[in-house]
Amino acid sequence: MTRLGKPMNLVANAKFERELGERLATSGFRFTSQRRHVYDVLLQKLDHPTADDVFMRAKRQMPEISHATVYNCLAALVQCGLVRQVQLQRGATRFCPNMEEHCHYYCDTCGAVFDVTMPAEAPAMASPKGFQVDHYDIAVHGVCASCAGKRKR
Amino acid sequence: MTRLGKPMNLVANAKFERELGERLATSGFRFTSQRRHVYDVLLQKLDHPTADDVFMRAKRQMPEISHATVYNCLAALVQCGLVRQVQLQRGATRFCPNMEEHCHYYCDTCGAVFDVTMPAEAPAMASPKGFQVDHYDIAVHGVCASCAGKRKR
DNA sequence: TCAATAATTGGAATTATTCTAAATAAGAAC
DNA sequence: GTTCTTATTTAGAATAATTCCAATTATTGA
Repeated sequence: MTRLGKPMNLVANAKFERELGERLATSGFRFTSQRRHVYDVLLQKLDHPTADDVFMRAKRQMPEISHATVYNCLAALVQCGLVRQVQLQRGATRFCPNMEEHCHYYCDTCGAVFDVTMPAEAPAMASPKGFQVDHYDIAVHGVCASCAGKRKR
Repeated sequence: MTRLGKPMNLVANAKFERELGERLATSGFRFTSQRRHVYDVLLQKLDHPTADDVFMRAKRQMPEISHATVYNCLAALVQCGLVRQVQLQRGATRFCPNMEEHCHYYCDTCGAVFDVTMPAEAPAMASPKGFQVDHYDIAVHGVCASCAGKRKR
């Protein structure tokens, strides 16, 4: 879809690559070219793609990569803590390499997703007795500006 | 699974049935026995069942009901604003007839879901420009007391 | 009561994901 | 550097979740 600039910018920068190697290693995963590439694909366009989107994008540079591998890579990245999995609607899971605390504004009309950094304020909520919190997933559903505009006319 | 008492308590009470009729009508849906029954099934056990769970439970009283109808009924109930759809993990969507503002504590180990009423405090977050908020979906992932206990031993 | 059409049914089709077995490649040990 | 062990990749089959379809049935308004 989107045309890339000419000299492609594989692996945004060394920092991310080193981070990837370390994280994979400490989680007991091997460093493979497929995992690097899948991570790279996620970093290149932060639009919360589905596994299948990632598959299609990954194939452009690595035509032999398989569907199963993309799933495997994504699962590894999630386990390493480099990627978040986002469940916004019925259907395909989306992936997000932004690991800052943020919530997702989701347009129920066109499916667009907007990251919004969270207010530092720790959400003071009474957990069920004994529940050990791992992380919060906050989604805000609604209609994005562009879709709201179209709807009126 | 769970055996019901003898004189079964179909449609918890008239209030819910009337509410259902009204909501369906104002949303342009017809009132059918299947929709009543599906709503009833949801009200009888507030454990956030999947569509397939609902299907299996519904069949106990209405053996001829079809899979497609359960999906259709659930969609109608969601559109009416009588049921919330909850997306907690990859895989099947869950359904929740509790329409109070609440968030879901989800045990990633056993899949249990706990409703927790939300603090009245309106989540003051800067929306993306022009975004019209419809509703919030807040999930808290972690490990429930029971699973946390088992893990230690 | 009848007509119009929404809803239901069962099954096929589609979509998203996982599984499988054989081939390959990463990393440790030598 | 070579070898060994085993994780990973691959293609395709299998499964799970949901939607679609055409024929039948039921609801609602006239």
